Amino acid sequence: MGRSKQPTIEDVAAECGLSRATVSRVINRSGVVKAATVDKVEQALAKLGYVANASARILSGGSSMTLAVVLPEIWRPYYATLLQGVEEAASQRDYNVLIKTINRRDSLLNLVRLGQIDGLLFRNTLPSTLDTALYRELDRMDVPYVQIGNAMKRDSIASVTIDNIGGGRTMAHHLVDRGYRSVLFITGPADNVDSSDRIWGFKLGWAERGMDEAAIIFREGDYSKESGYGVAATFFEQNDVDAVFAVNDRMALGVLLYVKACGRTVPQDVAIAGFDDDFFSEYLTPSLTTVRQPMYDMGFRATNNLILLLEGSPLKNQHVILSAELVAREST
Amino acid sequence: MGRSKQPTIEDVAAECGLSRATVSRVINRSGVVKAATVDKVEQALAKLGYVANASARILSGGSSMTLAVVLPEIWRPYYATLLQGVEEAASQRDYNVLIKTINRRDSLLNLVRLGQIDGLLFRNTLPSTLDTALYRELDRMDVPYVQIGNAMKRDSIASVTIDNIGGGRTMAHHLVDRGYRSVLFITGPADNVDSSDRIWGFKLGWAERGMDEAAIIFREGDYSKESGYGVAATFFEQNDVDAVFAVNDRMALGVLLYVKACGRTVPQDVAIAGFDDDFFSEYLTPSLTTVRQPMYDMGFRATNNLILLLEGSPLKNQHVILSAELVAREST
DNA sequence: CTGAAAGCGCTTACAG
DNA sequence: CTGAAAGCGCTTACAG
Repeated sequence: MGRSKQPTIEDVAAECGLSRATVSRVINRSGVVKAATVDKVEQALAKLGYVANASARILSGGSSMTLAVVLPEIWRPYYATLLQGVEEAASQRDYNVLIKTINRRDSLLNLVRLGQIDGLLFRNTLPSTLDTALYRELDRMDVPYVQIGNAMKRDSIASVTIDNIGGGRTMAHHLVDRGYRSVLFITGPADNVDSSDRIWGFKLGWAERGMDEAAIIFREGDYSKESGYGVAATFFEQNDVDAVFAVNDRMALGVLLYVKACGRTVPQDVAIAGFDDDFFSEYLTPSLTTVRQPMYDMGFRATNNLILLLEGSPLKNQHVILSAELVAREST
Repeated sequence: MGRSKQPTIEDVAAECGLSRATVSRVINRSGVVKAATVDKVEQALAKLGYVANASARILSGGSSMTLAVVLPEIWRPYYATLLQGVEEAASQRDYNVLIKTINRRDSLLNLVRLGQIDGLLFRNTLPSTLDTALYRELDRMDVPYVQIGNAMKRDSIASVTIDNIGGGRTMAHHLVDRGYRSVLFITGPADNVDSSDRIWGFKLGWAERGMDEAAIIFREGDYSKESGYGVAATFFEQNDVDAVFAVNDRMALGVLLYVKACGRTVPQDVAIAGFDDDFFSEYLTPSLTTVRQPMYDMGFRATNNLILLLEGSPLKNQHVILSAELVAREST
């Protein structure tokens, strides 16, 4: 059962009485081949169950049919879901996917240099100088890549992001509509694009409902649960507010923990909302109102776009913006 | 800055006045080479910053330096954390990692056949006939692999599992010690090894505390939240019990949801415990008592063992069993 | 539109 | 202990 050797391009050529060169051309749709010949080759290909030897192909300058995804880390559901989208989009088009965490930049570059990788998907965290150096290097090597989230909005780079502005705006509407008139807004680090877009959208939505911007009090966090807790602790010591909106769910969780520890009830005493629809958000008591990020779709779309890029198709949507949906739950 | 071409083995040979064959031997520690020669080659290697071209190496029968991890899915924190362990262990030894979800078996087999992959890591779900067919195929191709969890305990296959028996046993002790005398035990599917080991351990621990096995009532679930909810709903309609122990946290969550919906309080009216220490477990109200699975360590250890296998080192711990720790929280 | 041939960068018998 | 040479399976100018 099952032949012991994989057929090579030589076998296929013999099968249909043509040369390796011609077979190679039809496999790669390169050069011009007579239609009748294409048919003949395709039949032989199917009959033998030919699968190209990736190493040989790469070595002679062909495509590796593998993509690399670069992530800050893997274990967070946020990234894992994204990865799942990437994996499925890649599989559908017969691409393999290699994972790299961001700190392995040197090995990444080597992979590209040696043609082991056709293209890259990036989910960067914070815009660091390291990142821009890496991008410059990649540009120089002329390898296609797509950014996921946090795009730099350069025309030369394709990206897939969520509509952070729209998400912030919807949240503002929601809070006003539920009757909250003052809010503590916990941001991410000052230079973070996601965070500043959400701030921007929130202010917009708040103004659209005829509210005064002075009723929004901004404090900075670092996306961690601990920072949410800390900011809340310092803030509520001296001040009070109708609602808290944290720019991600982990910080919102920190706030919730603090508020409950004080014996106050949510949302009666203070409402709390987050952003991301993190894995735990639905199961908190009270369940957390948030904005859902379509991570799977982002991974899927980004991968599809990368493949289009690789295949030389003109990319219509260089910058894709996926809408973020409000998920209203018990905490507001 | 940075030479434009990667140095080849030819360059290294030229640099130290030796042949490609000799350089190759020292790189791969194969064959016998004079110590002085080794030194010379290693200096040239370092000086030029040589990195082997993986494709060329694979094509000529060498190692690909890449490992594949096969998972049922990626997005669950459980698998994602495991993956993180795999990635880090692999990186440390300069291996790349390729992800495959279980349903891509054909492409997986091709990868192996073409030498694209040196070894495999498996986290299988349920023992299906498909799986055993796959294993047979792999054995025939003589490619090393390590199983994670759910081991088949064949001597020929290396594995890393957690101590399911110990985990079940500790949980029994815990429940008895907290004063619970009767328990609804929600199992996984009947043929699931993890589940049956936990049952076994629980019975053992229960007996060790002098309790009667008749006070344990078994019901079968399928690991989903919904099945936990459903089993609880049917059970509590007619019966009652001091505590519920579900064989994973998702089912325990389902039970919690049902019990809360009935207006009963946990743990005063019924105690609830799970297994896994899933991502959400800590944040539930009440927080869930459970047994923690060291997923990261499992991935890390399994990968290390696979690499040992690949390098021909005799594997001392063919079957590694990692201990599972009780995490006592508010729900018991 | 098709084929013969060189070449990609390694590894590994085979000699010596 | 070391080197010359063949070969892995492709792709791609170069001819025709």
